[in-house]
Amino acid sequence: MSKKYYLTTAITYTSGKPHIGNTYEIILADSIARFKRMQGYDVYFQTGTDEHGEKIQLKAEEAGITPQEFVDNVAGEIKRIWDLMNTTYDRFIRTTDPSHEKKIQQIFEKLYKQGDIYKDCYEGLYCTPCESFFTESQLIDGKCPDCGREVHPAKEEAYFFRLSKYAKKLEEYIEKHPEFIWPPARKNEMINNFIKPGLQDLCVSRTSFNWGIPVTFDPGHVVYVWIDALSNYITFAGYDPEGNHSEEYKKYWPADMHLIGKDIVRFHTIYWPCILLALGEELPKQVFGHPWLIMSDGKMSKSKGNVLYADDLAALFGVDAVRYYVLHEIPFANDGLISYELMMERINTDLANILGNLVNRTVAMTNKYFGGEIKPAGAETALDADLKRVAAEVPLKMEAHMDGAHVADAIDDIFTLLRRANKYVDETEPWILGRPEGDHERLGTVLYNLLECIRISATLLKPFMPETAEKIFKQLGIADQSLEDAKTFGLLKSGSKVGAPEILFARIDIPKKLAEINAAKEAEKKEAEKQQKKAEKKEKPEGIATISIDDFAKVALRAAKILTCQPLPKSDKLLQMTVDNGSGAEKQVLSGIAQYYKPEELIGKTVVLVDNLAPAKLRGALSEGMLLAADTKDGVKVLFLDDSIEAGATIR
RNA sequence: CGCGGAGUGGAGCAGUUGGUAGCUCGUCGGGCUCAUAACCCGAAGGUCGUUGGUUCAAGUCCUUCCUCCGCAACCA
Repeated sequence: MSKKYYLTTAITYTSGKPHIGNTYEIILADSIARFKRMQGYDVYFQTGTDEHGEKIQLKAEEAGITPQEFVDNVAGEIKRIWDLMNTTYDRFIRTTDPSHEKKIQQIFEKLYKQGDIYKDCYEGLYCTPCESFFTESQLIDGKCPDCGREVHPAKEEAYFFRLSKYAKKLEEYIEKHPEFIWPPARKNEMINNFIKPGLQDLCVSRTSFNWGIPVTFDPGHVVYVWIDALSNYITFAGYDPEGNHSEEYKKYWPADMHLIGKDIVRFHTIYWPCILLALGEELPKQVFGHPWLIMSDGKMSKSKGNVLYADDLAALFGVDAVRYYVLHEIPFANDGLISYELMMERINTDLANILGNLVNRTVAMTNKYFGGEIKPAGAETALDADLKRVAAEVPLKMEAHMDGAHVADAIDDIFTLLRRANKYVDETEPWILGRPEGDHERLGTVLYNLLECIRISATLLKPFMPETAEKIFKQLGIADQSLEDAKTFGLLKSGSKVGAPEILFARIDIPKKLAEINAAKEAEKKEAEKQQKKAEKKEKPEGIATISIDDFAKVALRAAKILTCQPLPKSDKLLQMTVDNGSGAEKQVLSGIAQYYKPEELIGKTVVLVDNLAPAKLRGALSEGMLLAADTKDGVKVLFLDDSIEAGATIR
């Protein structure tokens, strides 16, 4: 019976459409899963979505639909993209699945009964207006860091999990299993930053929202993300809280690899193992916190408008090109860059030139000189021997890299062989051998060796570019190849025929394509603006309730002159200014406009001041009012008044 | 000193346990023509951020400082 391999990705939070960075993880996992299958493992590959939580509840309310409708939409979109990227997961799970929900409730009960979960009070200092708890250290001058008002000790009920009880066991496990936290650099970070200073018990329930799995014995509470989401790795594999585990679970658990983003290493290497220890289950063998994809102009964000989506990229360049790019461009432990330009460069040089052109020129020559027939390999020369040496080495190197999860390096190994083969073409000069007076037997040998290198490369490329590998096999006129086949030189049968040469990856005219992309983007942007304007027109009157003139009168708006202005120390966004509001005394006002205005641009200006706003402390400094400003698409613009208006004039 | 990461030829990166500084792209020159103006060869270009130290020997270990980037906090 073959060895098993259980691989998971993190489950994606269903708060919105996943961008290319999120999609990277499933592609990476898929390439590992495919390779493990080639190695002969019985692979179980699980992915899915995390669908509970306050954020989703809020988003659904905003959209005017139920949370369930909301997550159904998003989960559908996520699954669609995973499928589009040709990923071969065995099961796509959703945390709103009733069977999962039931098991989570049972797990929660079980841990409660055995004393690992206890009810306590979230004790802290409470600021009533802000509805928030703070710890002693968060307070500023003993007052609420948000609003500067008095706080008072208060309690809120919550359930806690005894992390502290398992800290020692966990530390031992981590020390004994150097491969558990991967890459290794993260290990020390976890131990020194979190375990050594002491683990605090983990709050595992919430009462502040209700889109979650209810705690059976205490209806006001829902199970918080830790137990709900992390447990997916066992609940869907057939774990039974009562002990009647499925055969599947007995076979596959513990997981061989949890593939996750580097941002959630802590949850997977501390919280999750402790939960498993409490349940008496084995711990996963490896948690691999992979790096991220970063836009070449900074982190992806909607406000920057630089978000890339996998489906858009696939439409532009093809699925395999996208897979290749993200897998290749992220080295083992460092973040990788992505942009349209970088991607096109990589497609041209690697996929079109080195890979595509090699296949094309070789198949074309076979057709041209031998009518497509593969000739037997004749006597071996020193050149042939060196080529074969590389062809024999590469599968082994590549396999070693894959075993250490060095996917980008594994791909590089394959390209080493492709480059070597291109060089071999130059060394052997088949076009001279092919002349009427040339050495046709030697030519047959050269082409045979080249076709073999291509066969081996294509086989090794299967985990990363499955469709491309298949296309190459078709051009070679052969069926699917195994990893063992890739390790054996000389499997092509002489006398068989290759297919017609076909372009695998067309070269991209980068400036032209870039112009097209930008034009499309512009059009899209305009369309989006139109839509938004329409939406705004409709929504604004509904969004904010009508108020009476009396309500408006409660706001004391006054003209004010800015006397001094400077950036607030230790703050990126705040400007600190004093203003004259006509009362004789100066007022200090903070405004979050440092990104848009220089202090000297504001001094002496006349502005609209909300004079009777309750004072608040921001970043340690007092603010006794607020300047009116407009949020525009180009940033924030302060409303400046005619300077002839005197300070203190009432505005109504 | 809030936490963390990074500073290596024009760009993007490798450099595992310290032992002559590499790769890909780009640039320049050359070769070739089977092929997707693709392929092959050669060249130029680096005080390995800074300071001091350990060592026979440091990009690699320790130390000083500088810079950049995430996260956190902050948009009244």
